[in-house]
Amino acid sequence: MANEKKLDCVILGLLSHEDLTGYEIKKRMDAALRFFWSASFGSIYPTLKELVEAGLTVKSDTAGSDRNKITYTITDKGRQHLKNWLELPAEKDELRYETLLKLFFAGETGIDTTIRHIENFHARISCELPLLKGMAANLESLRDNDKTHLHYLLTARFGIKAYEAYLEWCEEAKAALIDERGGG
Amino acid sequence: MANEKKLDCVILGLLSHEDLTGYEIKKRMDAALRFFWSASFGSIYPTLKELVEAGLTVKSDTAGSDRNKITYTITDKGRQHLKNWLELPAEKDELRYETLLKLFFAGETGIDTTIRHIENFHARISCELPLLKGMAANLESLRDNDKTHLHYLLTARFGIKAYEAYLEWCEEAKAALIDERGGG
DNA sequence: CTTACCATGTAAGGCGTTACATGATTCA
DNA sequence: TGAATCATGTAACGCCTTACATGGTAAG
Repeated sequence: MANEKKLDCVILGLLSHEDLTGYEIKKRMDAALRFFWSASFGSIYPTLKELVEAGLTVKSDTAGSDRNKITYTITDKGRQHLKNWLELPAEKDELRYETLLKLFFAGETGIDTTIRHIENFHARISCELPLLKGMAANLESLRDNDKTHLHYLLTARFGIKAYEAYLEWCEEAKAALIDERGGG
Repeated sequence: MANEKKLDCVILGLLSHEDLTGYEIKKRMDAALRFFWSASFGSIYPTLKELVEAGLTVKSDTAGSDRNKITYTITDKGRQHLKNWLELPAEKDELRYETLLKLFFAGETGIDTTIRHIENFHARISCELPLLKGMAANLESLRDNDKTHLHYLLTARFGIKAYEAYLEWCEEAKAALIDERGGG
């Protein structure tokens, strides 16, 4: 019980709300979790198979439904597994930014390259931020008392706060580099 | 040249400043890169071996030095490899926060557990932040015109900005959850 | 009729961690 | 003399991605 495979828990978490196919699980992750968790089909499908073998999910009745789709349902055991994991403290919060690596070692390259990295980073974040803001706006507009919506909203707000801080940093870092180029 | 192994580049980057042993490389990473990149001995030592085989580093003359230590030196080819990588755009900036995962799926558990996760996260960040601030203060106090020190400073400032945003978020998220518990 | 998307899966290979195994040195 | 730290390395294993392989469906 100590070493939970995270993708197991992500999938169980998604299935705890609604039955889903592997394809839909991937779509949900790309839509809602993309900025703090991701996975490929090459890990999702084998994981679903394992979850069925472990009795944490079952393939839904396919009676009447599209024969090409396989819809998964969480079992009681799966729900308990998810709950157990949720009670345990988070083990690892990891940030791995290649952009920072390139900045850290930028002594071996030109300042224009370094500025370009920061601009690329700025562009990517600027692109993601409106998506997060859209998510947050949607969730806020619901104005219901669904606990789940509050949790989604809080994760989106985390992303917004972080990304806004990143954008500020980009401006300052760029200015410092330009200043150094001029004054250096 | 398309798929650079990142640890290769990190090690070459560290060796571009000074000769180091595998053990020292690990220490440097834990000290200066810990918040955006990390590696274990189990990957560092085999990677060093590969770098020697590829002619990107050499084992230094051990004459006179401690026979138990193996110090590595970057070669011209290694320096070129590093430079090439630095010119390429960053491929992946990835954030993987289990804390956010547990918050996102917190519907299946109690609100006290959820608040505890946020408090744990807050505690961890509060612990890291002074280290980053210390790093930044040291680098600022140098007041030299070493380009490299500016780059170190900018990465530290990134961490400070991000972590300060996280801490703000923690307060707001906790308040929202407590509010929901009272008002829900 | 063909492009895009829906939908599932496998195989090879890369990268990394943890745990293990060993031994030297330093300091209290 | 015992603990902490320095120092190097291997083996097993886990998890993931990419690329491949296949076919259905919907819309223009």
